[in-house]
Amino acid sequence: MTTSISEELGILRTSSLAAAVEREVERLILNGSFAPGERINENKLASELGTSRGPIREAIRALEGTGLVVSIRNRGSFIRRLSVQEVREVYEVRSALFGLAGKLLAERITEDQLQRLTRFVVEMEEASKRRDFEAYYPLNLAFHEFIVDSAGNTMLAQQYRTFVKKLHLFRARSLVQGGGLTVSNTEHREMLSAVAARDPVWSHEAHCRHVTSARDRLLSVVKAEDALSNTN
Amino acid sequence: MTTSISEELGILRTSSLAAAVEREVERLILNGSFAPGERINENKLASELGTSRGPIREAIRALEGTGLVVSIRNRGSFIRRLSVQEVREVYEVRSALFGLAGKLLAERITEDQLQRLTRFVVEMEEASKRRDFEAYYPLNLAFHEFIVDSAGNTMLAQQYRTFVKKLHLFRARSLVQGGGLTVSNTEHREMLSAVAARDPVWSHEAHCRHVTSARDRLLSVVKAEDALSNTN
DNA sequence: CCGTATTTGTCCGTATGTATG
DNA sequence: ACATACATACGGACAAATACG
Repeated sequence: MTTSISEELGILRTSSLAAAVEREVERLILNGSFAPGERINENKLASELGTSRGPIREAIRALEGTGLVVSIRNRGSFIRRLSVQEVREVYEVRSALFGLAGKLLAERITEDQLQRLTRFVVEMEEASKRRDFEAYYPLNLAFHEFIVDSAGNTMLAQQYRTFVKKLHLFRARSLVQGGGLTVSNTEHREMLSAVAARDPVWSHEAHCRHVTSARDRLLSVVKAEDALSNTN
Repeated sequence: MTTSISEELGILRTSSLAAAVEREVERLILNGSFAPGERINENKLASELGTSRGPIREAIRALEGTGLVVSIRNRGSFIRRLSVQEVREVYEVRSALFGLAGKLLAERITEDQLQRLTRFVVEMEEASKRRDFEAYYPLNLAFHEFIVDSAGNTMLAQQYRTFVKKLHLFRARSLVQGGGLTVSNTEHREMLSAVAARDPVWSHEAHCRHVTSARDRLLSVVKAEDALSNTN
């Protein structure tokens, strides 16, 4: 984990060192290298990244603002840990944001964008048929990114990404991405139809439901796990 | 503007100095003491607030994360300035968030909360009849705060607040709060009815529309102003 | 186009508070 | 309960980049 920042420290570094540290720490969090609840040791991190503590502290403040880190005065900064209730909250907001993206997209999508969107859906269906999960996940990610990026609202896109990142702070991180491939494909088809029909209300509905449906799948698994662990 | 932090620097300061600076700078921005586009001089601010540059820089990073400040490497940090297009974007997101708040509120509101909500609406109508704008604005603010706080989603409430703050970064700051009192009262009544009926779909619609309606009023005024200044 | 002044970027040292034996 | 070790909070200094005359 030592060398990753040295690339960014190369000659053409355009952003501040603090910003580079922020991206690196974020990467480590989403990576799983930093686990939720873990404390961030400023000295340790500074020496590992080859900087002083100044930029580290600035990066931590920024991450605190995005909700990935919580700081307690004189105690330190910790990778945030999300409770089940908080995960539910994140999904609710994400659903509203993604629903807005769907609505806006239906209002403004071009023929070219529609073809690219269709292509994503088709490729996911094919990967799903082949049981090719390795291909499916990046496609799924790119599909969602494409939707929020094409909605024509940069603030929305930014916030959506922030909230998706937060889901990595849940203990059952691995479950967030998984589950319900065939269900997802059906939902993707409906989203596509709504957008193609340029029906904002329908599209909003379909995009909202897609997220709440993912939430329900996750929560049901979590609930089952909890029930199981309680009997042990 | 010098003394406000000294209170927070009192003996029982619970948060970090950087957090105190952040709140203070945010206050100055929302105040209008810091105008959009203005550069933040770290040395000047540090001496004014009686601290060193460390906490100042940390605070600026945090504000950058919430979108109130933009930093350019080796150039400095500036109070963000929102274009008309960006204001439109903020309103779109705010509308989605407030719509979600309305939906959630309709699903879970208690009798007690409903009475308090009704009281807000009645008092606003009375203030509106008296043409008492001084009383109306804080009531209106409290009414909206009460809705997002009672929706039972802390992430939503936090994000909503962040987006409302962003509207202060628009040049026509004064217009954001004003206009359409009688229209607002009608809309407030419908929101109240929807919540009282515990109808999430209706409530969602009413709350969404309330924000988009405010956006349309603002943008029409801005457009008229621009057209006027172009003829001069 | 160049030199100076100002400002930012980074690093280090000290004090204070917290955890641990 | 106390002392020690450690981490954080803050202040200050130096170097580099930019703005301005």
